[in-house]
Amino acid sequence: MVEERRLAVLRAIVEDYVSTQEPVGSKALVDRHQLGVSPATVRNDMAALEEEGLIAQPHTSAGRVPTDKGYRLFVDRLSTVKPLSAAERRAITSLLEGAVDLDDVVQRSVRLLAQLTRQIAVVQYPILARSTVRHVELVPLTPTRLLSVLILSTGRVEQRMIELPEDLAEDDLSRLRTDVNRAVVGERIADAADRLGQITQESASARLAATSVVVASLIESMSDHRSDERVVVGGAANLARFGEGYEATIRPMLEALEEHVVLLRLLGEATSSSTVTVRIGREGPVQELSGTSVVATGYGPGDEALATLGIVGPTRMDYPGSMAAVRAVARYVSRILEE
Amino acid sequence: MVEERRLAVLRAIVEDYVSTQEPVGSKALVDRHQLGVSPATVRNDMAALEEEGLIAQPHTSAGRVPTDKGYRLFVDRLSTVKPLSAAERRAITSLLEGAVDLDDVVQRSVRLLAQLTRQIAVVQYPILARSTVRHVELVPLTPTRLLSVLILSTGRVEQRMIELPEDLAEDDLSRLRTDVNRAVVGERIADAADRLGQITQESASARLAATSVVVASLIESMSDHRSDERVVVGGAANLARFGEGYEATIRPMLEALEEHVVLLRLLGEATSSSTVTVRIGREGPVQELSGTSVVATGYGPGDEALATLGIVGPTRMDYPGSMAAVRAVARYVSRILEE
DNA sequence: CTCTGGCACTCGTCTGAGCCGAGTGCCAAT
DNA sequence: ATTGGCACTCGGCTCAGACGAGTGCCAGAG
Repeated sequence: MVEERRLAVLRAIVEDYVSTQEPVGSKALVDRHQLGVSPATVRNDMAALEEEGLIAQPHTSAGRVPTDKGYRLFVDRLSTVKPLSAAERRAITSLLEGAVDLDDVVQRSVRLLAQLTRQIAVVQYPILARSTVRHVELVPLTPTRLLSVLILSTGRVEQRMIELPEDLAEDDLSRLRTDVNRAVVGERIADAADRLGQITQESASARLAATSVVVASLIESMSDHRSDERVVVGGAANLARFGEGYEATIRPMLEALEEHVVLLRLLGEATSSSTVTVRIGREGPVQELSGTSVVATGYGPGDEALATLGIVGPTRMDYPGSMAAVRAVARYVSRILEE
Repeated sequence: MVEERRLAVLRAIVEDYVSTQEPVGSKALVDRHQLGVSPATVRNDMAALEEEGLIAQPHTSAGRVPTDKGYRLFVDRLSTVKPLSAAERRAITSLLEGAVDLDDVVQRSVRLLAQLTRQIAVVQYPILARSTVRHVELVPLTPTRLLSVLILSTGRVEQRMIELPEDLAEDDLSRLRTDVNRAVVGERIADAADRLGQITQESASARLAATSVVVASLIESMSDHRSDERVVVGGAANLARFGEGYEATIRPMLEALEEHVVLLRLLGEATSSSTVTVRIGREGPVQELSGTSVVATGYGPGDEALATLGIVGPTRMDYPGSMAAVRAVARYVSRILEE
């Protein structure tokens, strides 16, 4: 009974603090929420909540502010799922439907997320290793130089320049092209690399010195984890909206946004696409960003997570709203990728 | 004589203000520079400079600060070219030499510029319209869906998804592929679009309903100016280094950095690759960014400017240094693109 | 045992006065 | 044209005091 009301008080504190950005006092609380008790009672509850480390006061004569632990509890047990408004749903579908290629999908998703949550949005490109090969194209640029184009099931395209040790006739090239495609089309990247290895021994084009160079280059671009780290950021301007007390965060945040490796650590491992992960304040991996939270989820066709996407904002954020937006965008993107 | 000393005073003021970030007074000036005159004299000169609108005082009892007009004069007539240090030259060559493809070149240039100038760096991708077509590839994904891949002479690759109105057999597809390539390979983009138009009437694959859809899509992606607007930004974290008085600039700056269109307007039209353009404060096109300057130049093989690259920073920046860095990077990038 | 009204207390913020000092402008002298 | 001297201005800092939001605690009622 009492315990229940205390949690209601915590919820009210979180909600008020998120919307006003100011420490909330007992008086304001009973005014704005129908708690059915007096300020004094609320004060007692607050004292108890503070005892448990769920809220804190910035200074003695100020109202209370949720702690990381308080937000944690709120997110885990108190927040009710907030359905997106019709307008928001419409915005999602209409914006994502116009996408013409993978780059565009990613681009638009980022914008969308930033717009919906008014936070900083981060979207990772589908991970290379989990895609299958759709097609390999070899384009002669000069007699001794090729451009290899690797097209994946996700629509992702990897290109690479190849220097040949010798001239390569059109005939030989097309034979090589056929061999390569026969070997890898439809395979998962990891398997494809193995398959390619066999070409150098078996196939018709094997005699060519050029073959091994081309194959080596393809294998390299398949196992190139540099490109796995591709992420796109949007809504950085929302950083300026973080509000007071976040001046010191701007610098490290901007730095993190430029360092894709850091950003990926921040997003966290892609989990199944059906769960939304929330990391609050110090739970995150970056010291300097202790005042920020991350809401992220995996996405991809089926339940398998091809990559991660999410938002970053001040711990004092609208968690239910952000979680709903992140989940919704992830679903739509996944659906689009399925096609 | 007198006029000459006044300009020396202006130069001294600009240099001191840039390095200390604080209004500079007459006393400090004679201490730090060998002007050979007394503070009182300098004060008279300052009064004259202020009369001409070259410097101003933030408030009555403060030192002087250069105005936009003052910086302008400094840049045009007073700044001596500052050669890059050996270490900087080395940094440029070593960093840019490792680049593997166009994306990588652009990426690395941005980083480099940001690092060298400690400002925000912006690099535009080579403009589509000025490149020639190297190859067009059509990859079937499903019976009614194609991926078109357009490979340009600059190494740039444009992809696009195409929905077909009807199934397309492998035979028809390869005929179409051949026709398209025969028509456009080697052509400049603008001409290529025209050539494609003829296919629908003349070529062997013309009967197919799919042909017109594919051709239309290709033409669209060739004349798609959306992709001309591709720019990459780096060193956004340097925004936090702008210092006091720039808090209000952070927001509009971040917004501009996300809006590629705005960014391009900011950079300005690509001029010949041999001149470095400087736009100071209100000379720029964006109202909100009145406190910032842009140092930019064109780049590309030969003297023809394929695109623009440059840096954005507070008006109170090290112009000679920035100009040197921008010029140097542009030269190296141009050289790399020539290959 | 829970809730409530009352009350003293704390402490951060806001305001205004006063001081300090950097820097100026002007003037008379060289 | 240059210089030293001097009065003046004005922003920034510090300090004290008033204000008020919000608390903690307590005694009394249900």
